[in-house]
Amino acid sequence: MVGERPTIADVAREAGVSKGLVSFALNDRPGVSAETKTRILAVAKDLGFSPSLRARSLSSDRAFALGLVIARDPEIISGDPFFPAFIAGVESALAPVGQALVLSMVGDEASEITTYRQLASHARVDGVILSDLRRADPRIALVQSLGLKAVTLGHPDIPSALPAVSLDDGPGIQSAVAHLVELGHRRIAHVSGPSRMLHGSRRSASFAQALAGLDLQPGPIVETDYSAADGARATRDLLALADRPTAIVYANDPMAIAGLGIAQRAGFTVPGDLSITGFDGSEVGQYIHPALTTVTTEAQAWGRQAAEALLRVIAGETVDDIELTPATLVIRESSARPGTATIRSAM
Amino acid sequence: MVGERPTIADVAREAGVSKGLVSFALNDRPGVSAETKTRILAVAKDLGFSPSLRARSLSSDRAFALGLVIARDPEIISGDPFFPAFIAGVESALAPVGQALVLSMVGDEASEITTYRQLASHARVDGVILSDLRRADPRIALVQSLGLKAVTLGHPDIPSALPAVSLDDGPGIQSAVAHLVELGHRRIAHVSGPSRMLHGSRRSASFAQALAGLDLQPGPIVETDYSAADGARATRDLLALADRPTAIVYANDPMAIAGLGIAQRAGFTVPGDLSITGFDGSEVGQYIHPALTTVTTEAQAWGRQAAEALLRVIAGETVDDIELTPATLVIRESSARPGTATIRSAM
DNA sequence: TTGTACGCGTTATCAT
DNA sequence: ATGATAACGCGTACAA
Repeated sequence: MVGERPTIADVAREAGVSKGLVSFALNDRPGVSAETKTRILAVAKDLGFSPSLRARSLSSDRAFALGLVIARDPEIISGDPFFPAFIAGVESALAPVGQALVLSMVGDEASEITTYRQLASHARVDGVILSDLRRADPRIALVQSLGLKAVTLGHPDIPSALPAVSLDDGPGIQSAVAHLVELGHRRIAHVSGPSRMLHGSRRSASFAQALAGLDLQPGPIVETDYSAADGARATRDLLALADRPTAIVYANDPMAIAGLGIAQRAGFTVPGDLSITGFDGSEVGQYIHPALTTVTTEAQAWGRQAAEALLRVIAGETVDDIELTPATLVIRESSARPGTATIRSAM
Repeated sequence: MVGERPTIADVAREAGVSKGLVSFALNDRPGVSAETKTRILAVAKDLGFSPSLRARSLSSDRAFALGLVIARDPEIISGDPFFPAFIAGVESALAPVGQALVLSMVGDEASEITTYRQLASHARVDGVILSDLRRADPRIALVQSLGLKAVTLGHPDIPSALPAVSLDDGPGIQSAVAHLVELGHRRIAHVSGPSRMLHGSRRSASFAQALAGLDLQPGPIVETDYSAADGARATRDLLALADRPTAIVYANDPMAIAGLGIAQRAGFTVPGDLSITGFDGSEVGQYIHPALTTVTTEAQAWGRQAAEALLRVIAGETVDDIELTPATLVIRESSARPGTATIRSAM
């Protein structure tokens, strides 16, 4: 090995000072004369010195890394556009400050707990981003007890001392419902995510509220696990109803796209016989026929903000809850007046 | 702070032996009498001792983590089912052995290089998995020069000392072509990935080869960046051709689904007027109408094998190239004899 | 089996 | 106010 990397001792020797002083100079701490500091910095730069992350980790008891544990079936995550964009956002906040993201994907909730314990006991990360909040989410107490700093994505339904970085789904769902009602729909159904997940139950609640606010009967709500398979099943069930809905609000895009397929397969036209709306704005939604009316969220911004908030928490700052721009409706072709002939636009 | 975690010194004192011996006992190394070893292990367990990852990192100069750098537009990754499944596979190999995955997502190739340099200079990971291999991929030399252990996903097109963990796309593409030809198609086009990416150019090559092998004219190949948007554009272009193809083989599912939408929008029926096949087997492909004929790859197994191979490389073992089960065709509804009436199966 | 130096930065304590 | 010294964190490795 040729390139022995220089240590702080090398810098100290070369600059004719002590290790401690070099450390002080490098970390902008008082007690170093301007002149000496300049010299130390010059030598450090000259030698190409960069502190060993490992030594720094050991002595300062920090990992310089954040954790994200995704506890979902990979099959379901695969169809969902949320996490890649979210992670890209996290990355954009971490890269500039030399921090890293440790990602775990686990299938069940038991190994989820284990994973957090491992991250904490190995001190692999300084904090975690809690995504996919659940009802009375046990992770909130868990991370506290493990001494892990954390932020939550969205507001928990239980008291929490953790800063929440939230993006309100409500307005998006409500505009979708309002849009459909405006078009003349009266029997509107919702294919929701799992009710144990807060975004699942909150989107349902927003849906019900929106209908109630417009003095309409609550439409049927079918719960799913967010998978396309479950979205397909829910759609089949809804279309088999005696008073089948004329519109369905889906809790994510993969289910909406699957639902579209099921409806077409069953001989219904979309949006003629059935209007549908998605959630989360996948790219492919723009190109299917009819193009999917959906609700978009800024997942990337969410990731960046969550990571930045967590970094501040780790730095010891007090961080307030953060509210991002709410989800907004994007109207495309899959929603229309009930009974409209199928559109067939030119290419 | 109440729970001061026990150190190896605590265990040593309690067991009445030296630190060194405890280390030996814990790591199953010779030189410890069976009796003493049992006692040491008992004490360690009793005290709830687990070695500090940081101290181990510093003294043994290992990170106990693997890196994966994804250099693609998050928008494109979002639609692609590959990475989530792949990462889940990686995770399944790492979790049992206490290793972690450090994930980076970068937008451009410049920051990609920077990222590898950072990972190496901070010694953040012990090795990296090189995915999305490109023509004359500079990362192969880069990781060598940085002293990073690595495995490649697929065989590079340049000499490489790195073990390759490969899943052959060829048979999948070839069966797709053979399937279409068998159905009677003669003008078959390919919407490919970027030619600078090896899987992009290899799928194209397999496509061309398959046609040649069946004594057919090479069909048009339109190159894309794998995005649904580009898949849509390519489809529009192909359908506008004077001798438009009767079948299109897409290099991934999002493009195939977008292509389906574009074709339908332009008034073509699928598979009546146009047959299409996808690649990578997204879940939603089963539920669209018509259900997507596609080529599936076992991304999760790939992730597990790649991670395991890399761990062995890091452990100093000699690792041979690994070939996984090749991609296979799954025939569904989007492919049929040219000129067939659109299917409309019952629900 | 033991003792101890070592890896490398951080920080508390001292000296000037 | 500047700077030096040394202890510290915690395993690992090697000489004894």
